Amino acid sequence: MPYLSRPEPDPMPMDCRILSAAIKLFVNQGYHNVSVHDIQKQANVSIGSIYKHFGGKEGIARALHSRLLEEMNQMVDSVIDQNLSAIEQCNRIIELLFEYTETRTEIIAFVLNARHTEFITGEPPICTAEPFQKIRNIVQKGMDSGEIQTYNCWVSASVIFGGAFRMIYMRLEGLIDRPLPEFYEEIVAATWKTMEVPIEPTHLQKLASKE
Amino acid sequence: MPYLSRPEPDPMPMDCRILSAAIKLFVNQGYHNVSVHDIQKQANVSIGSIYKHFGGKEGIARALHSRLLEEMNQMVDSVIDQNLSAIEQCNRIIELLFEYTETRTEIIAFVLNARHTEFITGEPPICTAEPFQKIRNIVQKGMDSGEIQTYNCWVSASVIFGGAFRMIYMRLEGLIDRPLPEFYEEIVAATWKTMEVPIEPTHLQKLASKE
DNA sequence: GTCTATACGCTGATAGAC
DNA sequence: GTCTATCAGCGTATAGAC
Repeated sequence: MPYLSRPEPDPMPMDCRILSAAIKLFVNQGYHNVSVHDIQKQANVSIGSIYKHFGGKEGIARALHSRLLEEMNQMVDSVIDQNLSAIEQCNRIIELLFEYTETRTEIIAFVLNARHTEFITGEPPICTAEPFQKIRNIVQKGMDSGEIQTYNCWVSASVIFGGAFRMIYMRLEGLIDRPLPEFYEEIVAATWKTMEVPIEPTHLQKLASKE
Repeated sequence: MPYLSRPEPDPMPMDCRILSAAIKLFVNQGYHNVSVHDIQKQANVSIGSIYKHFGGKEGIARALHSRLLEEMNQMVDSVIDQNLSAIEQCNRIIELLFEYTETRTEIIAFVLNARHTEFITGEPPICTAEPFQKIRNIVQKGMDSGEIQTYNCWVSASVIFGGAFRMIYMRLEGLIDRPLPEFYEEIVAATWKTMEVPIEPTHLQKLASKE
């Protein structure tokens, strides 16, 4: 019965199958709670193939890390290439990150939410990676050109992107139960405009200010 | 030689010695890269004592988790108990978090930066814990009273605290090389006031607005 | 209560057939 | 290139002396 016994042909090449199985497990259970055997079972390949292709578990993590960072890098580049103001670039990146969080959850979870330095030896913090530097660079240019209020670069970048990152984190944790893109307009408004309700100047203050 | 051979008396009780050794190791190397033997050596106690007191490695993590959350809870309460406006309460919490990041680094690193759900079985995300709920509550009250611009609660809380959390993260990763309290004034200003430089109305716009 | 020595399962990794 | 069978070491946990 060659027909019945033939396993369903898998369209994905082996290395992709391994990687997509691995990222799923890593994101759901955490890197350290996943064994090579788990990946092997999930990907329907043998242990030997895993070691042949990636040299081991950490090798898989490395491959994922570099591929996903590269993907994120291209995303940032695609925004930079458009003719947008600094603020528009920041907002577009936030918009894309929110979309990715819904449609490509595992990428976002692995890139933004995992502690790579704890399992990839010699890996610097993710924030030192190219796409993150480029983002800070966008902010810096915006300040230089007078489009964005001038603060310390870390402060500005943190305030501009911190809210979005925090929402992504809470969405990934399941605390926010609606898709993030629904909040895009609000978070952009809240980030750039004042969060504080301006105090309506009293009659007295108006008089005083005229002096 | 009873005098010489007597080990230096350790002032800390055993359970504290274990916990402070454990948190140091967990924060520096990551929970999964620390073995019970490591903790035992660092704390100068025997394995038996560790299992007697905490029942194992996860027990230590549990104890740390609850004690440190309780400490954070008290910190938030101390702010709430003062007679401050909602905005002042938020700022005071940020100020204290920045101070803690320098003086009690391990607490902040363990509470804010570790992925507890990956190693404490059945533990909900840290954001569902009491102190974090209280913080969101402060924000909600500020919006209800008209002190803070009204947005979705998640959006507001994320924008108000996201910048500070992000700076804490980058400070812990070693990217920011100056103590966070130096940035307190700036981050509060950037968070609450507008980040965008208002466009100076042109003569034409002024005329148009008068119609 | 504290310690040491020991057991045992799991995991990452390899060897070698096909 | 892919697979199975097997290994060696580590890390958790326990038993039992003191």
